Amino acid sequence: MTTKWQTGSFQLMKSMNRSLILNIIRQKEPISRAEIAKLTKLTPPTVSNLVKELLQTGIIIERTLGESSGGRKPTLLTLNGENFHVIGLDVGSKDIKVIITTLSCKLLKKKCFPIPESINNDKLLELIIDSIHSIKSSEEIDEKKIIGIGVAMHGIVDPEKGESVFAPNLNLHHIPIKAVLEKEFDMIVKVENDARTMSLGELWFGNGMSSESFVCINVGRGIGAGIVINGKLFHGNHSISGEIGHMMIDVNGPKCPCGNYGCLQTFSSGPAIAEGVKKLLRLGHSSLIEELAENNLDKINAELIYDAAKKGDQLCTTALQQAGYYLGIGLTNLIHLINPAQIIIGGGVSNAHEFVIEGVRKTVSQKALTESAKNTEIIISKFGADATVIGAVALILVELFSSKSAA
Amino acid sequence: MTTKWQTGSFQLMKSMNRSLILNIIRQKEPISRAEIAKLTKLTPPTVSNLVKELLQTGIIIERTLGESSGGRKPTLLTLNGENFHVIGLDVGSKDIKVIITTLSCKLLKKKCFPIPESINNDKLLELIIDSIHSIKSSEEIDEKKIIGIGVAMHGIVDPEKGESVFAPNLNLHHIPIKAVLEKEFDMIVKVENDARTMSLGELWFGNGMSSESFVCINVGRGIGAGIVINGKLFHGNHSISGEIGHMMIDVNGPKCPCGNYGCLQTFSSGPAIAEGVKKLLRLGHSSLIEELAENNLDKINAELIYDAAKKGDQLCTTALQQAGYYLGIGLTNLIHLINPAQIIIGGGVSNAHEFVIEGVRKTVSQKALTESAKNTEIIISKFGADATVIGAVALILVELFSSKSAA
DNA sequence: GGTTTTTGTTTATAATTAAATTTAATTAAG
DNA sequence: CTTAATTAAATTTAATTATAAACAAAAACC
Repeated sequence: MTTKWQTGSFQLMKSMNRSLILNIIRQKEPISRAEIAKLTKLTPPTVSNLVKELLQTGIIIERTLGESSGGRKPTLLTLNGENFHVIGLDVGSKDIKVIITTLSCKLLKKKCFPIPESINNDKLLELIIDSIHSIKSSEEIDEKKIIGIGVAMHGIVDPEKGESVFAPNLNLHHIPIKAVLEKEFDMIVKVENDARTMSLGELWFGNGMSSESFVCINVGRGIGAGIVINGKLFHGNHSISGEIGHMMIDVNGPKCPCGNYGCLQTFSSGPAIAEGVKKLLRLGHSSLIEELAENNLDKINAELIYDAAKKGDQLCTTALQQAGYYLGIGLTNLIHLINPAQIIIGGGVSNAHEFVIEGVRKTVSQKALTESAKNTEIIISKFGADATVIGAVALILVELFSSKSAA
Repeated sequence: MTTKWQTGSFQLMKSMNRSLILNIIRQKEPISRAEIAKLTKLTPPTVSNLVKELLQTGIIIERTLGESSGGRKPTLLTLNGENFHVIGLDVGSKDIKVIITTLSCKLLKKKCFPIPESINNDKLLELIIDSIHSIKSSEEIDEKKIIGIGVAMHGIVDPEKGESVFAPNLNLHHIPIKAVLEKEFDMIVKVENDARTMSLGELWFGNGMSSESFVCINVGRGIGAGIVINGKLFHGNHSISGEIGHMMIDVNGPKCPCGNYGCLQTFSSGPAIAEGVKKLLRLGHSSLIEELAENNLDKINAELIYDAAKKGDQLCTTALQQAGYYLGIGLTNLIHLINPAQIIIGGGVSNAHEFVIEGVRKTVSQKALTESAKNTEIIISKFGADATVIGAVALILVELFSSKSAA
């Protein structure tokens, strides 16, 4: 145990209480000092002192008086969210999504920039910088209010260095995002894997608020997992945790681009579903999708399959259900290993959730070993395709609201 | 986040520092106050005050003076381990192992009691009680010094209730171990799953001391995992984490007693290895093991296979290597999910590690996706078959040395 | 209008850590 | 052999912070 031991100190004590109060305000705003004291079990003076400091930093403000229930009217406190803005990016395989929000994640502006076919590290970094400049200088935005930039990136990310180690869908290696952005914009920059930002977004603004141990599954071109344990994002030793897409569930199964056999990704990812449908069509099966794709197999992708399924096509419905079945196998393995209270499914597939999720739930309840495992709550992210970029914003909020930060 | 928020308070501060000092003494004994202050970055008076309290409780004592390096000789402090004893039990499928040790896990006495073929909850509890009485009243033992009983149990355990929920190898359900033992012996009783106690033992006394995020794999009749994250045992939401034995790695593979197909356990557990060998023999393959088993297939078990392999038998060697291969698949999946710094393999199979572990390592380095994953350290527990029962002792030490406890 | 309730502040106190000082013991240098 | 320097431990004093209790102000209720 070569731990960096945490010693009990005055600073720690104060910093714990400050972040405690700040987080209570964030979650329960508007709220009075007295209410905070009651909820946190801190004494009123302690709350008053720390609130005074927080007011000075400007991160919270006093609002109008609230309604009394038989006594002095409470002075309500809220985050001064409007005065602090955060930029979030989602660097996907086809485009870069940029948003700017308040501290409460109220969307102020959203833009999208396509990534050209042929790209290299420098061009991508340039594109990222341009996209940030573009949203920063929008008319409605006061640039001085921006406090940080969070970046979500698919593939393997080293969040400490702030580097994209490998982005398979762009086929790029070692992109020093954090270093470059910090130099360009001179503010906090955080970089994280997309599945992990997704779960952070859920933790701060989504379904995760009711639970503190859950897993987010990001199903799209790949399949990634973001693991939250005790209200904290779990990274693992070298930040490669959550690579559920390459969980081998059929060692004698089909070959995966990664070189192994029977990876979950070869069954349940968007491209895998499309490939399966194409194969059936080539074998002579017929489906509504042929019409939708104008009889061009190359035009078939997961979205089109979803459209066809929605229109009642049996072949496509079955394909999606089967993807759900295999995803359920993978999730059962995950449940048996880390036993989360909740699993939240998001990413591209969440559009087609009505067809997929039943298969997932059914498989888990069939294959899991114990009652509690069978009953693991499996839900769909309510943020849909934006889950990742919202998580990117949350990356910065963690910095701001966490214990160490002095606001 | 419905967390029980921890407020910063004087008690917390002091309790953190006390446990910090206690743990430093445990790990570095003998050690002087000045040295503690240097290591912990606490100030000398803080250390002196807390050491005074700890001396009063009797848990530590002042030893002879140490060597000076040019100044006043330091007063060395050590745990008063000899004055506090802990009982550890390992309730396996065939027998109950009981040990009694000092706080430093120095073995004082060890006993073993066979579990009869037909058993029920009451009989098992009686047997457990008798075994504890037996070791308690040994001549060498001063009963007054015993402070707690730790119990390791295979299968699904609810550590909060202190109950064995399901013990597959004994086919027993809902055994209220903690309640019964606390009533009988009136001291701290902790009950935990065997793989998890194993990893706790490694954390406190074994290989885990150099790392704070690792996984212990207990391979025997079943396969279980104990996960340690940031120096803490990980339980998951309903304490069923670590059920790696039923990770499905071949969905179209052989049926497992659990009802699913292709569980890791059907490839790499002791019984599975034996079954595989028997099958080959029935098909007419020949092996040295026929001689060792006196041509009685029923006598073939994992241990005998290991003996044969050690004598150079090819069939048995291959069988063990193949078990290692599949275990490697399971561990690769685990590495991709939770990315531990280290994997420690123990349990029955650790006897045959020379044949198994190479297969495991080779598979992981072939199948893992990144360099760091490939290089995950995979080692054998140095405690061998005793790893579990040592962990049972550690269960009590956690209580004693953890932050909340006032010793 | 008086009483009660609620909110928030002030004042004083207690529990700690933090810093500076003192005492003691030992070694090394002169 | 003496003295200075060094290290260890204990003690004193100061600073920091939470806590407790008292208090003031405002509103609601009777």
